[in-house]
Amino acid sequence: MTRGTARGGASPTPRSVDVARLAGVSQKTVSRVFNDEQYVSADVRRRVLDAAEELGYRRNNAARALASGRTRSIGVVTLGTALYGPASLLMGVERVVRETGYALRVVNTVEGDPAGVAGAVNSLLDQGVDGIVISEPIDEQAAGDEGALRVDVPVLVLGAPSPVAAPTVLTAGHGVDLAARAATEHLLDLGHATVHHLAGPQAWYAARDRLDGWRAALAAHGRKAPPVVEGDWSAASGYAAGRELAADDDVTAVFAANDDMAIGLIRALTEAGRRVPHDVSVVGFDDVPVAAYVTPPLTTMPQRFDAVARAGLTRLVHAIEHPDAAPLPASEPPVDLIVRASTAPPPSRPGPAG
Amino acid sequence: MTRGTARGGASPTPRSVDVARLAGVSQKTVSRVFNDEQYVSADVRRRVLDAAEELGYRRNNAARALASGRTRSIGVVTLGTALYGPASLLMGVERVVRETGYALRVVNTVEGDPAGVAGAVNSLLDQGVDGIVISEPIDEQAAGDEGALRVDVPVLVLGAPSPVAAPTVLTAGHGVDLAARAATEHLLDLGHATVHHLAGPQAWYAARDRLDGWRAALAAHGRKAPPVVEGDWSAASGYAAGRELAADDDVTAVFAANDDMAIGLIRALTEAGRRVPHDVSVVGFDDVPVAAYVTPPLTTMPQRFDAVARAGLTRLVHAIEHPDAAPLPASEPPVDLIVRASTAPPPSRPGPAG
DNA sequence: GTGAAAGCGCTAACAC
DNA sequence: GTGTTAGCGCTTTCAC
Repeated sequence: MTRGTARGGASPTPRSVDVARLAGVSQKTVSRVFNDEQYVSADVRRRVLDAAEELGYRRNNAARALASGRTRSIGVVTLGTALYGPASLLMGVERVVRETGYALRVVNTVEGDPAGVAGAVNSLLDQGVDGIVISEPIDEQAAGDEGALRVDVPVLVLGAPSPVAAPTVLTAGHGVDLAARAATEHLLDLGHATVHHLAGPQAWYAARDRLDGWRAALAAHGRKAPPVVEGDWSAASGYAAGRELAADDDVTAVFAANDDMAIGLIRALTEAGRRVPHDVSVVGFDDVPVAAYVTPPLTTMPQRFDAVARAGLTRLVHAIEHPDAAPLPASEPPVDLIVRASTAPPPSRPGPAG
Repeated sequence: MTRGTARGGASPTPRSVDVARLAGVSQKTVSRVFNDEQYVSADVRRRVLDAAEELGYRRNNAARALASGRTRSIGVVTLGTALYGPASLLMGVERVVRETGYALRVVNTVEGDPAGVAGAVNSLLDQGVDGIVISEPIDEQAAGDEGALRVDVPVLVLGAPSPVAAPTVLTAGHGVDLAARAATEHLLDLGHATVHHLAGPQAWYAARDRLDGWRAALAAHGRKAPPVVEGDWSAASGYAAGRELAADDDVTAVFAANDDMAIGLIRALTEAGRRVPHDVSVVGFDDVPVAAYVTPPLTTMPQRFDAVARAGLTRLVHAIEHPDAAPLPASEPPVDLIVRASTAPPPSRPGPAG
């Protein structure tokens, strides 16, 4: 009935008892050594480590999780897209999670699934995680009462308010409207009478945040907000929007909610004979790697994905490990526009260089 | 001493025994129902499900893993970059892993860590996984003997030969040189005397594969391969390469190993007064979302990330679940160039349209 | 400083 | 169809 234990032939994967036997100590001592507990003499520690090395011992994580009640892993709910923003954020999350000694489990929300985020969180809870990161959730039709999730681990929501109820809910990267505001103000400062906005899909909080920031900037300068054009983050949608905006001579400056749309927009403008930035200025958002190399090089607002991930996860891990302590304070990284060649003063009002 | 069991006050997380008690059956029956085993009457199944629902029961995954010896999760080793290719592949892997009922664990290789892939695989093995996917590994200095990993689960390597030894090693997406070959041939067919290559970093197998495909196409047409320029996948490196190539009048066609570099390349060419595609034709690789919207719209070779992930994982899961059966045969998706506006016949030799 | 005993919550074999 | 009995390999008391 013994399963996995040596039985004559080939060597099976070793257990901590095997290490203990070889080192001439108790199994508990092996456990002590591997958990870096105190009260183990240097000599014993050495012997245990040597024995483990010799046997090729590896702790069984399932057994640890079962006995301790902690899985030492964090789950992240993502959108399943290779879009620059979400993908960068995920990579940032992975790095920080690994650095803090946790393992990372990933689940994408299923496109078109009404359960959406709730379903993904549920699956993470099934798998067993000590904490959950929800990255850039988008709106879903509210799941019915049956969808009312009992999340009993701390949750960190990146770039949006929380879609779930949990004992501890933290948020980070949710003040981007400052960035959108700064982007819009850059255009206003250049002398443009107003700034049009090519928005992202409004189901995304990130898109709504940017819309709000744009509106705020306009309001602060006493300008009226022109009608919003909405895209879906893709260059294709930016292109479509560009054909529309190109027809309107009042358009001299556009703030696009991401770089891909800005690139599509510029292409449509150019094709329609409206030169960028001579006739129309365009500001993007994200600073994708190609932004500096498209024609014209794009003025854009970079995002600090790593900083956001780090700030958020530091607080999540704190909440996991000190459930009763007060949560750590939030901190948002500063914003800084990168000015390249897609923005200039409006045509009717000659710029400094002629 | 009982931990987690009800003790008067608040309701703790319920166990399968609790469900069994409430449903009036044995604990084993609860297990049967949740594992969809046969030989449970519809009536009993209903009662168990109701009881579980009422209690908010959720199977403990650690206990399942410990008792069964299977973790029901697959680990993936990635590069930690938001580059379009690797990120798309990761998303494809996530989708397929989820569809097959496994959970996904993600570990990035640490930049600059000599242990590299081995370290990442090791960490996955510590966490406990039933199979491992290594996505687009790059060359590392060979880890010493101490790095000789004993991997005892099936491994799938995407886009490269395997860097580790394991009982079952599968590969997929490793025949891309056909795609590179087709891209080069498109240029040759247009009438270009030869085709220059802007290669990716040669530590990447993907980059070497494309280089090989390019060489093969040239050889098949009896052309000599001009010197290779190497970039690092970024638009910035493409730009640098472009300044170099622009100076050489013999350059009339360039095959870039990815779209980002192609975009940077085109920018440098344009700035140097060499029009694309009139003077120089450029073909990219990947078909990034903005490819159709840059100036000029890019002719490029799309990659079938989802298809590669699906084909590979189907075989990995098969190997996990039928360790003794013969591995499933590999199948590579077909390649199809997308011709847009960055390629044309060479200037010296007028094209069909004049 | 170290060890013995008792589970953690489930699945695996086997009986009935 | 259903229940009984043993563990899975650790961590956690609590002794010594």
